[in-house]
Amino acid sequence: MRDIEVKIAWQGQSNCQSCSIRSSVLFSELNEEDFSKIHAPIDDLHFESGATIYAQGEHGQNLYTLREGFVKLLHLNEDGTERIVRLIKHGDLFGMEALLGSAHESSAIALGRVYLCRLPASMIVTLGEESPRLHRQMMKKWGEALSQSETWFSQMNTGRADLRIARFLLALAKEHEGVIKAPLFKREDMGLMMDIKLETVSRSLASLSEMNMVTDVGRSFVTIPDLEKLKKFCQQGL
Amino acid sequence: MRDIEVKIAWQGQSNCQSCSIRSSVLFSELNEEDFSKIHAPIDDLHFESGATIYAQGEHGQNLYTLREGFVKLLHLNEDGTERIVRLIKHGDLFGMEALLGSAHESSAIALGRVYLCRLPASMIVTLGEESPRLHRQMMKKWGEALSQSETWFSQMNTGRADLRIARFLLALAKEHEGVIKAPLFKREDMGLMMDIKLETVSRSLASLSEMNMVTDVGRSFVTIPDLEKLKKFCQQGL
DNA sequence: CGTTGGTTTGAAAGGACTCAAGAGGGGTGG
DNA sequence: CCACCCCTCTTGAGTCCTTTCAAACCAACG
Repeated sequence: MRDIEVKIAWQGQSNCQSCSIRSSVLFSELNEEDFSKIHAPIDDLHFESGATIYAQGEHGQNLYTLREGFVKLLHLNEDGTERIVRLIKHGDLFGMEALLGSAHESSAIALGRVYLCRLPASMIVTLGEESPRLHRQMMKKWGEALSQSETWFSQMNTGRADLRIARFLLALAKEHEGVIKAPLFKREDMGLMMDIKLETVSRSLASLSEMNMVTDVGRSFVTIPDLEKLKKFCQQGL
Repeated sequence: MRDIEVKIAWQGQSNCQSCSIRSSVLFSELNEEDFSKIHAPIDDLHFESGATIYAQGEHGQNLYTLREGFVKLLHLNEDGTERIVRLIKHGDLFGMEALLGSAHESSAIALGRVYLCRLPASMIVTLGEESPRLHRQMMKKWGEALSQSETWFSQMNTGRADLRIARFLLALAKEHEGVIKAPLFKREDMGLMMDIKLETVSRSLASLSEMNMVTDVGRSFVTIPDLEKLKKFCQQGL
């Protein structure tokens, strides 16, 4: 119990109308009238690295919008093996099983420090039935989740290990202070995303680095000197 | 063009209220009032093996409910590699990207002879905004699709090849005339589902057969003499 | 300065892939 | 009705890649 308390912190209640990432999230299309229907509290939360936001098998009452950081959805199979089935990024909605009243299919765990909004499922359900705008928006979010999951799966689980890593870096690359960087996670987590062992992740990164596809391989970042070169590598696998 | 004509056949218009699989599909919760709102035609179609129901990149106007057979969702990556991202089964709804007006993320291709219903997306959208029952039902279908995709992915893409095949068989096993059988597909397709080469699929099936996990390995079916034994094998990987 | 958790690296073993040849089955045309 | 062809599936041998097990390394932290 104490463990949870240190890992989660309440940041206050959200004011969605003035939210900085509103344009990319669930409420982007809502108008004043719709907002007036929101009575349940939307909480603004903060989790430490490694904290469990919800666990597989739980019947959650909430869904979540990620404001900052990364979250992994970890699925435990019956035979004891684990896989990361989706990587939640800034602006993504997750935990949508709560809308259906069904148990969570996977555990949501913070990768690094994480800030998110917690929305009561009941509110979203009723609002969705009353507001065509939110209805549309929810369809869209479901669709995005599905498409992300399938593209992710299709890209990160095909071919040789170094190609998987390269595609992974490409998918997550972002310009940051003039240089293009991609985030890295614990090698074990990266392995769980692509179904390779952590040693292989490490070796693949080393070999990409030798080929000058990436530089400054660190614990949580790499820089990509030439994005086009990396793209070509992904496609041709030279 | 002629190629398409022989592979697709119109079976007439559907009467959803008396549909034999209505309980498992999109309209299961609708009442008389909702049905009265359905004006657009729902067609009953038939595709031959290998026919493309829709292609990746197309902006479809319809979604589909599978009545009989299997459909593969084949995703072509930018680098030319392909993966089967989902296997559509009896009662499943697919092609939901049409609801969002976005392009199909993958091609839908008939695996064997297939019977399905074609629903105009526009109808579902308006109906969904008017009927809370259909709204709920659609959420549920999206959720099912996502959960299927993720479980599928997590199960069929982890561990040794023979274990993947075993899990695959387990997931598709059904009692048929007293014996438990599982459908098989072309070895290449099975390979695309689990990211293994077709030769490896063949070898794995042979090795499962040697261990008496399965018998009568044929082109399109295997029989499973002892379901519990197969389950144990999946979990322990002895 | 030793401990701890995570990362890298090495060597050997095992699994999957490639290429290639052969076998089976269904359909077609003589 | 049979011979033939084509497509698919199986099987074999060698190579390449990934895993496994182990040890060394590194940075953060008390």
